[in-house]
Amino acid sequence: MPESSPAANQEKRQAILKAATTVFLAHGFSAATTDMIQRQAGVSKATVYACFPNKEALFAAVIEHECAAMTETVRAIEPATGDIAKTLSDIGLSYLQFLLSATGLALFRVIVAEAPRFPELARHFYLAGPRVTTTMVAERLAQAARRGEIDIQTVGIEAAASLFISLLRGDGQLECLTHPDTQPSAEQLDRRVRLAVMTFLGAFGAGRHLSDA
Amino acid sequence: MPESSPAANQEKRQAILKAATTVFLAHGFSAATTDMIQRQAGVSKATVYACFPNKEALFAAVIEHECAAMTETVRAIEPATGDIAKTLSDIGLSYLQFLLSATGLALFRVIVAEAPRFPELARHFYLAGPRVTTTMVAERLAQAARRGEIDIQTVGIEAAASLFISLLRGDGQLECLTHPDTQPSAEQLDRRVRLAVMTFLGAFGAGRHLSDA
DNA sequence: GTCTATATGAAGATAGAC
DNA sequence: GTCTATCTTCATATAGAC
Repeated sequence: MPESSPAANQEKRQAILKAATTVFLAHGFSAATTDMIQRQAGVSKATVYACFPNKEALFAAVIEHECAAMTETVRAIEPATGDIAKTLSDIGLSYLQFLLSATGLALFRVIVAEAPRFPELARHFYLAGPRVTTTMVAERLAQAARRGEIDIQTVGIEAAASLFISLLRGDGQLECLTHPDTQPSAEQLDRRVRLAVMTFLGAFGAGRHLSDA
Repeated sequence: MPESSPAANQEKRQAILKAATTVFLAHGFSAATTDMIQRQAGVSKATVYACFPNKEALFAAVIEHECAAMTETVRAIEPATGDIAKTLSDIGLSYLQFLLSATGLALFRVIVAEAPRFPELARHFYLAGPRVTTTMVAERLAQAARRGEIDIQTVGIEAAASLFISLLRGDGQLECLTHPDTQPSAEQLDRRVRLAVMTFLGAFGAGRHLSDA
């Protein structure tokens, strides 16, 4: 460590990034102020601008960091090996838990709101979250199709994965977004997952219609 | 007309409301300025504040007006009488056309973004749009169930309607929201509708699986 | 590199003439 | 009721001391 600053610099940078994450996710880009961020981080205004050139760059850094975390969250989902019903239930519950979490909803809110102003960030979000999830589901569906558990030839693997995720999401995300005070219970999540899996296998399952995993 | 003003007053009020709609839907609440609205409406700032007490009230008026228009749009959907596949296709296409229109996307954007600050407006939106649509679909599903075209006893009418709409929406809305420059082609809309109807009837249809309406 | 203090501009809202 | 001009507040960003 040749100079005394880099470590402290990085510490403050992290504090600013964390504070900015809280503030931007809570208020959105325009309504958030650098004063709030500065105060919450416990640094002065000048320090903020020493680490980030301006508000836009700080916002971009926050979103990119959250997108990376989201990708990790999705990738960390390790569905138990078993039949496709069990696999889809596992993935589904984990995904819904993140999607309807405070962070997941706030991130969605701000991305959707600011997409016209920050289109590249919006695309990044799409690739880091929904796209990764669809791909993960698609892989499992492909395995299940090879095993003969499902038949998705009529629609294709990617489309089938997309349909499953759509069933999973249902109106749940919309309800949470438009009812900011309430949060879904564990029972509601479970019910949504069961409904999605049941419907999907009802449409594409090779065997019997129901399987109450 | 006892005084000369009321008519002109209403005219200006309408102009302001129209301009405010454009500006708020394009920029969101915080980034929109009363200057933009004033300029676009061709009136002075004082006139804006003569018609609406403040920016929040103007925003609320815009959203309520758009919600009313949305309800009318949904209610105006008159699916052709026929089998349930045809009915669902008709409703689905009309609904998707609105949902993915520039207005539909912009309204969704701003509502979702501002829900924490205007929770009552967000709930109003939910009731005026998604809720009305689900109810409309549910009515048709109930008829079809009585005719024996579908079997939705395992999930219930409302849940089945919600699932169909979720299939319809798919990732289409998300893609449009995160790719602000692009818009779906008529072929893509048609494909989505067919996919949703096919999947729904695959899961709940009483007869054969396919019906290429 | 970090802070205090401030420059600069803009946004919401109003006062006063017509 | 409508406009012009303005008041006040506050946000982004910077200058200068340590």
